Amino acid sequence: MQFDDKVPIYIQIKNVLYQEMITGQLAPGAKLPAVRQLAVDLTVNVNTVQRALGEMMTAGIVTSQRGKGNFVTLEASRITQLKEQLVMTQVEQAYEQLHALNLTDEEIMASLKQYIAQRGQQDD
Amino acid sequence: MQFDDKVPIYIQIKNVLYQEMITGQLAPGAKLPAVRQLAVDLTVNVNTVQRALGEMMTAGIVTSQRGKGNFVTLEASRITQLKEQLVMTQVEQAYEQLHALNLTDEEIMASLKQYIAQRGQQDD
DNA sequence: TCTAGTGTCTTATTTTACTATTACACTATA
DNA sequence: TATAGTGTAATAGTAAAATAAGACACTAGA
Repeated sequence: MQFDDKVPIYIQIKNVLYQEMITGQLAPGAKLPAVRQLAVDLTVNVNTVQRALGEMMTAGIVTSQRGKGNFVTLEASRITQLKEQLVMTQVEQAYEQLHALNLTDEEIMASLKQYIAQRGQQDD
Repeated sequence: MQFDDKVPIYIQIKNVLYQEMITGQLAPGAKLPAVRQLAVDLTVNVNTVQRALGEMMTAGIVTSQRGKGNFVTLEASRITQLKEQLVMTQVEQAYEQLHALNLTDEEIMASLKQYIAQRGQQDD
């Protein structure tokens, strides 16, 4: 996998795994790939994977069982909350950025609308 | 000024200055504050300011005159282009992120709409 | 009981961002 | 011609992120 070198890799790993949980590729209770396997898949060091997982554990999204593996929390509501939080953060960040570039609310809406329209003409 | 410690300071400095150019606080041809002054204002090292300015020069947005100062380009079209590029990048990034979180186009539009509505109830 | 698969931890090294400090080069002006 | 204000550059040091390699602890199954 390719990373944006402007943001720490462990953050990006966290985001990827969060996305997989939210889209259901990793359902509640599911076993994550082994840390060593994740490290290979992501072409990254085990310690870096561990760091990402550590933050996900602190957040209560992942639980760890020594000798068995790492698992997505069984509490589906946590995943729902996570999604809401990530969506909110992203919307807020984008809005404030565009607002700082002097775009009005209407212009911001229009920009998004236009992007979607353009994008719709192509593949997914 | 306070920085987000998850993204390099020189990047954030670049963004701040770009915003000021786009909003007109720094008009085409305007003289930027002296590098040492910027360093004080931003509570940051001169070298870090220099690094940000270096990238802006490479991008053709800022020109430097030794002994005189750093200046915003006189070509207003470059600023226009810069704005368009920054807006596009931000919209794209936000959309793709939300899309990756399984939101439909309609849900993405609705999220933004709702955020703006909520935000409108408060101050700027 | 042994072994493979798993998470966890430690130690050392490299790279990058940032800071600190100093020196140099150029410009304008008193 | 001094001097103050400016950009530029070099050197050194610190901290954080990431890598590399290995050791340890636990679990499940042959």
